[in-house]
Amino acid sequence: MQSTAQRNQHVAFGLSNNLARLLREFSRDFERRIHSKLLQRGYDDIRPSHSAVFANLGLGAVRVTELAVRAQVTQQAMGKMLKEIERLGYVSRDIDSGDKRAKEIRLTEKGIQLAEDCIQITAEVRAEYAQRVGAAELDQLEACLRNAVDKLDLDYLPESWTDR
Amino acid sequence: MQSTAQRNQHVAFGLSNNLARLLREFSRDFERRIHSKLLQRGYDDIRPSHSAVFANLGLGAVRVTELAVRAQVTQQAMGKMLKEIERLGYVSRDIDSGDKRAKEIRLTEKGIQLAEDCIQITAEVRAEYAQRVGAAELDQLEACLRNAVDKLDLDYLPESWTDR
DNA sequence: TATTGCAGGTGATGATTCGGGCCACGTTTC
DNA sequence: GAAACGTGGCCCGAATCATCACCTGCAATA
Repeated sequence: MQSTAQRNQHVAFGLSNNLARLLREFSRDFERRIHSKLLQRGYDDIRPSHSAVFANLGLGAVRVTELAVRAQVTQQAMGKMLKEIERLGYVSRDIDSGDKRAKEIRLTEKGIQLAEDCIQITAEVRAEYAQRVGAAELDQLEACLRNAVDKLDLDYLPESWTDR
Repeated sequence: MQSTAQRNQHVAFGLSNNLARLLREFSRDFERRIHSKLLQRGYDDIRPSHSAVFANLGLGAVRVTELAVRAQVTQQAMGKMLKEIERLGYVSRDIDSGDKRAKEIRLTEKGIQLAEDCIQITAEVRAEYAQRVGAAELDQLEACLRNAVDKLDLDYLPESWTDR
């Protein structure tokens, strides 16, 4: 058994073992598991950062700038990543018929397949968590989290997006 | 009001608007706020990644390897960062008297001051959240999260650390 | 009315910074 | 010697900034 004084010797400071760290560790673990399962399914060309695209792209057409806003990266970074993902065959970048400056980013068939696998995989990971912490507890956690995030004005909530 | 079909056009896939994303967005927002407040207090030489050190270092002496484990990076990466943070004056790196291979990483006075500011800042950020989502709700969220994380065997929990 | 001419949006490119991993190496300990 | 600790060098991925080119819509003007 440790005394309080001893404990203070160890983890004394604000950045450890609190809300921030819990969020961070859980989030990182989630990402690791998803990436690992993608590898298992043969997606060895997908890197974790690519979720910035696939998490923000549905079946409609979206522009580079819009994707960048959703993923909270610069338009340049998103453009570069999209170019690579196009090369890998997961998205197409066609010139927008209405506005020739812009490009329509769409999932290809291969991309849709990947997205569907992502759905399954996230469900699997969630099930792994549910097994450990209990389904009810996990549901409660997600409810708490959604409630909190809804009340913060984080301005990149999926509900507000409109594709074409 | 949107139809289900329309909704599916937008955010159809697994990586969006679920537990993973909620954790991620909340965590990122937390980090942004902390870094911003550090800047306000004049710590313009501290970058977000440095939390890997300050979140895992108390008042005791710790080795590079141990810090690397706690922060989940390689000891090379940690060593590089510690060298920089030493140059900035926040930690000292003295040769361990007992084992001449190893180095004792300690917070300097300046480092302790920073750590104390970190405590205040994280409290401030938490208060900002509490104001938006309600103190009770935030407490409940943290409790849910801690309960979940405790039950996962994430093997980098502060409780198990022992400094000297 | 028809034309011209910008302002501002959209995207590509290059240079740079930063974080971090891997390999190899020297040193110390056991 | 073998294993542990830390360092140096090299490379890659990610992300930014600054800049350039281009398209479009709109307004001022001849």
